[in-house]
Amino acid sequence: MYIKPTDSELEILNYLWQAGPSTVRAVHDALSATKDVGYTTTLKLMQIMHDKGLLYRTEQGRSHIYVALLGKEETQQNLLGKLVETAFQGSAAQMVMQALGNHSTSKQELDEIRELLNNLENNR
Amino acid sequence: MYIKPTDSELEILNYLWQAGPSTVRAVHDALSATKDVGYTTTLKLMQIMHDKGLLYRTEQGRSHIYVALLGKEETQQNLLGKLVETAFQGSAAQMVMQALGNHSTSKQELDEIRELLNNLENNR
DNA sequence: TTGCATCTACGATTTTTTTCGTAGACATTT
DNA sequence: AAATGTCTACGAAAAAAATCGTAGATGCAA
Repeated sequence: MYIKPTDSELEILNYLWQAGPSTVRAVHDALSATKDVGYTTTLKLMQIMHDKGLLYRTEQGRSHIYVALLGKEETQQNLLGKLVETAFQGSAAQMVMQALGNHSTSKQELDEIRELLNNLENNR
Repeated sequence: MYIKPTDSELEILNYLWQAGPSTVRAVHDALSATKDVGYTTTLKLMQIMHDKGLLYRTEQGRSHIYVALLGKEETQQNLLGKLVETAFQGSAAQMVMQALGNHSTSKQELDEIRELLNNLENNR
């Protein structure tokens, strides 16, 4: 069964998705650039995530290298699905409209979305 | 400053947005249809939400009538914005693509989205 | 080889969220 | 009026998340 990562866990996952296999030190340094948090807090969080099965780790000399076990897209999908369900009564379209209406999106991005729409309708 | 409702709070807000001003009893009856939870739990949650300023309430004889103080769209906007930020690196377009690609969306909904896209580009 | 830096492990604490029991007030039914 | 049901208030506890201190191991530098 799928385990929903907490907000803090998601921050760590984000870093790992972007940076690949990393030490606690690397993760912590990155997080603490924007957030005031102690090293052992990050360490503990990652240990817990490892216990939960969210991270895989391997020993590298004296320290550990951690890898995300949840895929990025898979996780995005889950979080998004949950939000659509709980906050948008299950209507993805409703959600999309809100998102597009209120965030600034470039012409190119809009075009990409349009193309996606076309493909979706053709394969219906 | 904006207060992010928890998942349980969001369930209650959803009911209130849909049903309008309601008693704890009404909210609880609705929630307990899909969730196993005691009456006093719902009551306490709503009291806490009142304390936090998420709900307004007025006495009605022996009971209270509660009203959501957060707007539905405003809240959707906030939750969505946070998700885009934390899980999609700030790219709404990225998020939209995922949403459309993986949820089933009707032709009519797709058309509405397309129209929205057109409007957005014209008003650029 | 002694001291300093850097790991992990572990436990404990704090904070937040969720849950519910009990008691007292008031209304309704018998 | 007595019993029953339905409110709210309140406190407390359980559960989940987040935070951090301390200790012990190991590597590196002086």
